Amino acid sequence: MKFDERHLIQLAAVVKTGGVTEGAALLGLAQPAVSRTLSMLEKRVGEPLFIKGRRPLQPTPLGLSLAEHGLVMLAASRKASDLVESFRVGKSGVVRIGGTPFFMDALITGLCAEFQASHPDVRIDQSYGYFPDLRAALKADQIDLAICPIDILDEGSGLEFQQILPGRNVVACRITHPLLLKRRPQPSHLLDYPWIAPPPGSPLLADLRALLLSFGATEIKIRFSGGSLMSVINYLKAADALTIMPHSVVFAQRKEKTITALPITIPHPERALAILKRIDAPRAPAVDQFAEFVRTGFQDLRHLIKRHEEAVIWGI
Amino acid sequence: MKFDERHLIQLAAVVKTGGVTEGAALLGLAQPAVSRTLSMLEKRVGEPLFIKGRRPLQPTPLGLSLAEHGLVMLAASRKASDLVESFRVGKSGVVRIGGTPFFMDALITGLCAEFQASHPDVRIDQSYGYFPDLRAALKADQIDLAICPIDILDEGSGLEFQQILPGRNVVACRITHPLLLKRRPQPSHLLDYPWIAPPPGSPLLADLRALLLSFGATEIKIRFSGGSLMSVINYLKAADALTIMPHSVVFAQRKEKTITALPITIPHPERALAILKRIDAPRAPAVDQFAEFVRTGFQDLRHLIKRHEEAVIWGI
DNA sequence: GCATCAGTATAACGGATCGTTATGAAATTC
DNA sequence: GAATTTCATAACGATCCGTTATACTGATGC
Repeated sequence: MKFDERHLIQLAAVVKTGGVTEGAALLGLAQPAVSRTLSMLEKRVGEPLFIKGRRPLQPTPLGLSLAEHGLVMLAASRKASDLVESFRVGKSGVVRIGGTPFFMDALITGLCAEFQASHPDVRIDQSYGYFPDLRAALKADQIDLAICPIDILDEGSGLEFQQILPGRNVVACRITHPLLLKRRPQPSHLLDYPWIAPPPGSPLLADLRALLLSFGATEIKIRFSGGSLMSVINYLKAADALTIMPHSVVFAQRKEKTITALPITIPHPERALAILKRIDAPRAPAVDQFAEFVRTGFQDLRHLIKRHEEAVIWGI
Repeated sequence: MKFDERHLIQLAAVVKTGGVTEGAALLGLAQPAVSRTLSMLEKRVGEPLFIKGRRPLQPTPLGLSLAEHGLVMLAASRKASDLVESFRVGKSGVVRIGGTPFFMDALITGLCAEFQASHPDVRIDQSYGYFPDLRAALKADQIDLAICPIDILDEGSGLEFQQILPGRNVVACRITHPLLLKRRPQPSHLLDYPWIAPPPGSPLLADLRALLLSFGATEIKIRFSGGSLMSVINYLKAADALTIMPHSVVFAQRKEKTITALPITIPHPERALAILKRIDAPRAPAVDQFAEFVRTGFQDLRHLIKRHEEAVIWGI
């Protein structure tokens, strides 16, 4: 005995509503269609599903049991419909994001939580990487979005990128660092303190080298390297060390009052923090929703960040 | 977005098996049918359900979620099919039985438990009544089976009845009753003890009257009446009272060693304990299964009951 | 890199059945 | 018992389903 699932759903609707007419209405069908289905079901099952001649239509125990299974299907069908609807408007689905570790930890993960306040059924899978890996991951459809600093002149060959922040770097230290006492710390002073090197592969590492070259320095004291953002911050908290960081990361930590930036301008490449998407492949609506959320989130922050930068670096 | 439930089931089958061909096979369909369904689904949903160009067919998150709902439906459909199968062979369903209180309590309820050892999914609804009520309940389709004593000449007008036991009555008392010490208690002795009257409406009550008439007695000491079987037995356990009971009820209590029957033959009508069914209306297979179980159950007991009767009443 | 192969998409077709409107029958309600 | 509601049946057009046959595409082998 194999059923057409729709028949069981119709049965369920009739049992639930207590009438053929109402059951049909519940499903948006005409009454004769449902009536015929019921007749057919009873014939096929070979057992009565309803007690005949009672107007508040009453199912037999078998009819009731079958209707329960029909209800399960009806519920599942409804859920499936809802799922598609919510997926279409970006209210459900999966967003796979990848980004550089510091940015993700400092700025993006918190945004994820905020995003899910309005999109609770969207799952976010986060992973880490630097630009080359991220680009490859995008093209291999392993992630939907990459959030990382890219050189502005870099061409994305099939990748769309939206700039969300200028990619300015600063020298970070703890707020009790002695260099902060000087009005105008000189680059040469930077060589007096131990340094934390950004993770290998990080653009920050290249930036650090450029920084050194701009001083004419050939060597600094690297005391620690390879840690995550939290590692670095905890190290900075405990020593008068220095490191190079995107300003926005320092900005994100401003409330903690543990680290800040030295009022020194350092060279920075023409780079911007951007969201990268594949331009060709179809993206789940939730992905676009999330990207838009991040973009506007940073837009709202932009002047705050700028003022913070001016205040910290320029002492305005 | 409304789905044809079968489409979601086909999707589920494909996701589950990892291939269109295998999914189709799982459902007993040809591959093109399922393939077309998937194309159609993707077009209707407007989002990809599978990652293109991967041979171990891999669903997108949306496809996977939809497939989960499809699996629910598939499971419900399978369960519904199983339900009908088990119903057809009497392995599931509801059996509504009605009967005289003493018989039900003493003999039938225990059989119900035994029956359900082999038919765990059959529910049994028991109710009490005497022949006129039971016949009415049968005809009104409130019960499926009635188990009660009926006069053999009674004609069941649309009711089929199967005799399961001779309807012999005995005088019951506790096993320490003084009358049991006499080899041949005389009817007149019965008047010396207090009596428990069977419930009003019970055929036993009529039998008790007939018994009195046969003694020429006009009055006995009725001390208690209206109780259930357990009431009566507990009363008997606590006093040297007497009552009239079907022998089979005493038989059923033999293991308890609390009550027995006096070795006195008393008049009994041409009556038998029988199972009554409506002959016209369709019965659920489980009903027939149960009726047959009861019938053969008593058939197996028949000679045991007969020997018990002879031993107790005739002292053989 | 090309050939082979398994699995998938597409096409065409016959038929089942679905949903509709129209109408009759049955039961409930007043 | 008449009116009304609800259910069953009939007829019909159209959709969609499942089938076979066939072309296509990605995987696998050397």
